[in-house]
Amino acid sequence: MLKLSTKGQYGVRAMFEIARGYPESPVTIKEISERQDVSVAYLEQILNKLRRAGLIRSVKGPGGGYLLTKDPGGVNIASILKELEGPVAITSCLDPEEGCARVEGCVTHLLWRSLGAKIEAFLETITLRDLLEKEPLLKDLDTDHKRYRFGVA
Amino acid sequence: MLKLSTKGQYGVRAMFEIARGYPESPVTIKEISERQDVSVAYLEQILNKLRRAGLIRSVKGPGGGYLLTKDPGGVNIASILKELEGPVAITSCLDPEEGCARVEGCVTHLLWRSLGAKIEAFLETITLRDLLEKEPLLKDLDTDHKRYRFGVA
DNA sequence: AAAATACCTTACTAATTTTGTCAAGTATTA
DNA sequence: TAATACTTGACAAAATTAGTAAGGTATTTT
Repeated sequence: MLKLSTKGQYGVRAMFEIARGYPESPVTIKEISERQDVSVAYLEQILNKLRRAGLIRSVKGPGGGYLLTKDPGGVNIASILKELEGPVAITSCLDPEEGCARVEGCVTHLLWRSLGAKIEAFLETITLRDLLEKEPLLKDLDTDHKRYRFGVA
Repeated sequence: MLKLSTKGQYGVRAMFEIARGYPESPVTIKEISERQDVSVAYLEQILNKLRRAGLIRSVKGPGGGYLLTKDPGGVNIASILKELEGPVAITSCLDPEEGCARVEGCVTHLLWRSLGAKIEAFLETITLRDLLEKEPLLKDLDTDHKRYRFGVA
């Protein structure tokens, strides 16, 4: 239920790798590919979208790669996913581009709308910096997720 | 991003119709089909799953139809969706049946896990009774969604 | 200059999932 | 026994996802 596509998942992981190079070291597609285990060709598609959206910029030629355009703390997860997968729209009738013929009589409309808003709000609170800060802790990770800021509790 | 399949959507709407008949009037598939604009054949699939899960029971023969097995206030949206679409699993590596090879090194694992938990918790708080109570208000609905309990605000 | 590095773009396609339909039942009641 | 209504499993069209492939452009180092 409510699965995120690999494009979105890989996009976030790629942004994490690029964030590690902030502010000075461009990260190449090849490095991202190796570290995150995603093909170069697929990453090209994904990074292109993110670049056109202004989230990253590229440096060509030897020594080049990708760089964040702003501080990792200023890039939230929702903004990454929106570029790759469009707006959060639990149902297609909530997609701004589609619309719904039966809004008025639909008892579930508000429910989905509300859920979508909650998801979006949550993803907007998490930034790449959170992921960067969390990385060192991952080595100790076992079943106690609660101590993390976005743990389950 | 994060779209719910029609099966889940129709399922909730079908359960709403069945809830309207609680506790005594069986609601036929045909009635649900007409009111919610979903084919009888497709509804059969959906209601079968919900019946096997024990959320509804059926009465055969003339005058028959479907009935809720418990009070509308005791049936939450998460329980309906889980039967139709499996557990909330933002990524396939979080699906209990699939698993993930790189959990330990994955910075995003906790993020998706946490988001899934939040979605689930929210859907568990909304019951069919909430939908039933909301229905009369729908006639006045226009842009002011905020007054509803699960409005956006 | 030219070779190497690395990004850029479009087109295409195989696999999967979704969204249903269809046909042939079984059970119950009037 | 006829009508109503649920039950089940197989199947298939359509849409989406998840990539691959091929060729191009820009920049830097030697």
